[in-house]
Amino acid sequence: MESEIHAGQLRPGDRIDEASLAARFDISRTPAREAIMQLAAAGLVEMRPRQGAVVAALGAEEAVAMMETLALLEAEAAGLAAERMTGPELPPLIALHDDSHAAVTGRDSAAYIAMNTRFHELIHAGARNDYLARMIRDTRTRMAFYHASSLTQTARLDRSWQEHGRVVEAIRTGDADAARDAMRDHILSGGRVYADLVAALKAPRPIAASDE
Amino acid sequence: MESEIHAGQLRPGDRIDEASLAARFDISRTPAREAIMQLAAAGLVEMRPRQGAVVAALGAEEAVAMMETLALLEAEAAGLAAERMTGPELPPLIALHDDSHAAVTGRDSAAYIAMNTRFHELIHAGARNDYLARMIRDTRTRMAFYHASSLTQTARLDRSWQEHGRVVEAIRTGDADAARDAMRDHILSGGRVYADLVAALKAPRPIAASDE
DNA sequence: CTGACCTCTTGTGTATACATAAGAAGCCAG
DNA sequence: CTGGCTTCTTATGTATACACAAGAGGTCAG
Repeated sequence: MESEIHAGQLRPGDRIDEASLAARFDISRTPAREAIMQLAAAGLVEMRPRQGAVVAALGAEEAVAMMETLALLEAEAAGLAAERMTGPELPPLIALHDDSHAAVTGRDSAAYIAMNTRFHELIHAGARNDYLARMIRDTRTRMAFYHASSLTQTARLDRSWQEHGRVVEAIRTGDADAARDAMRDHILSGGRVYADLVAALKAPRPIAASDE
Repeated sequence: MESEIHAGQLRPGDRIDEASLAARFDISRTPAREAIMQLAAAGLVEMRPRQGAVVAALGAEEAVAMMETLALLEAEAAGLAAERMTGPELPPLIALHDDSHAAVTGRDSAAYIAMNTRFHELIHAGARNDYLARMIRDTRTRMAFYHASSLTQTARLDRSWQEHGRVVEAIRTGDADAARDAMRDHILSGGRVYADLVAALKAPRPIAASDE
C-alpha cells in the first residue's frame, strides 16, 4: 500500500481520493480511508479537514531538520553499538563490509544498496534500543520521497564504503565517540547532502537526496 | 479524547471496546474506530488483528530504551539551542528560570511543573528543529503513563532547579557540549530514573517515573 | 464585460447493516 | 472427572447509504 503509492508515481501535493483508491484496489471506502489515515500517521500524507489528503510536501527547513535529526539518531545507534555489540555480532558486520567491497569495484549499485541497508540494520540491532531503531525507520520512511539513494551514482559508492570502514573500525575497537563521529559524518557525508536536498526540493520531481 | 482516556483511569492491558467507546461519546462506531487508530498511531494503544485494541504496556527494556532516546533528543535540543538561540530569546529563558525559584522555595509543585514544561519548550524552540521537537513531544506522550512527574515530590524540586541552572548557563555562554551534557544529566537525573521506572513497572498502577 | 450570487456537483464525514473470525461456554465421550 | 469438540456469542472488519460542506461552474445584474 505504502509502496504501491510511493513506488508508484505520486508527486508531493497530489490529492488522494478515497473513492478512487477504493476502486483501484477493489475494496470499500472504509478500509481505503483507514489506509489513508495510516499514511497520515506515518507523515507521508497530510490531512486537511473536509479537504481530504494530499501527499506531504517537505519544506526546505523541515527537510534539513529531518536530516539533522537522522544524523543524530544514526550516530547514537553507532555509538551504542560500539559499546554493546557482543563478540558473535561483530564478525557478520565485518564480513558484510568486506563483501560489499566487491559491489564497489564492480560498480553494482543495486547490490551495494542492499548491503548498505543490511549494514545499517546490523548496527541498529547492535545498539540494543528498539525505540531508537524505530525512530530511525520512521524518519527514513518520511524522507523516502527525497531520499532516493544517491548511491545510484557509482562515484559515491567508494566514498560510502570508506565511511563504512571508519564506522566498523570504531565499533570493532569499542570506541563509542569515534563511532558516533564516523556515522554522523557518513550520514551527512561532508555536508554535501544539504546541497542535494535543496536541489531535490527545487526539482520538479524530487528524486535524489542524501547518500550514505 | 486522548486526555479523556488517559486522564481517565485506564491501566495498561485494558481493552478498548469500539462499541462502548461509541456509546460513551454518543457517536457511531466509525469515528470511534478512527480515534482508536489514532491512539494506536501515537503508540498509546496496541492493536492486534481481530482482537481489538489494548492500552499499550511498556516492558522494562522498552521503557529504558525510551528514556535513553529521550535523553539523547533533549540533549541535542539543548546543544542546538546553545548554538542557535539569538539575543532576544535568552532573557525570557533566564527570567523563567529565576521565577521558578520561587516555586521551589515555596514547595509549589504545580507551579514548578508548569514552569518546567515552559522551560523545555523554550529550549525546543531555540533549537530551530521542529522535527526534533516533534519527536520529543511524541516520546513524552508515549511515556505519559509512566511519566507522572516525580516533581510532585518536593524534595526533587531543588535538584531539578539546580540542573536547569546548569543548562541555562551553558546555553547563555553558547557552550553546546556543556548544554548537551547538562541536559542529558538532567533528564536521566543521575540515573535514579531507572530505579523509578522499574518501580513504576512493578507497581499495580504505574504512576511515578522520571523527574526533570 | 466583470463581478457577485446562486446552484449544482463532488467528495468527505458519519451512521448503520452485514460478514466473519476469535473466544467462551456447554456438552459429550472416554 | 477431564479433555476435546461443537456451538454460540460477541466484537472486529467491511460494505453501503445518507448528511453536509466546500468548491466549481453558470447565470444574472450592474
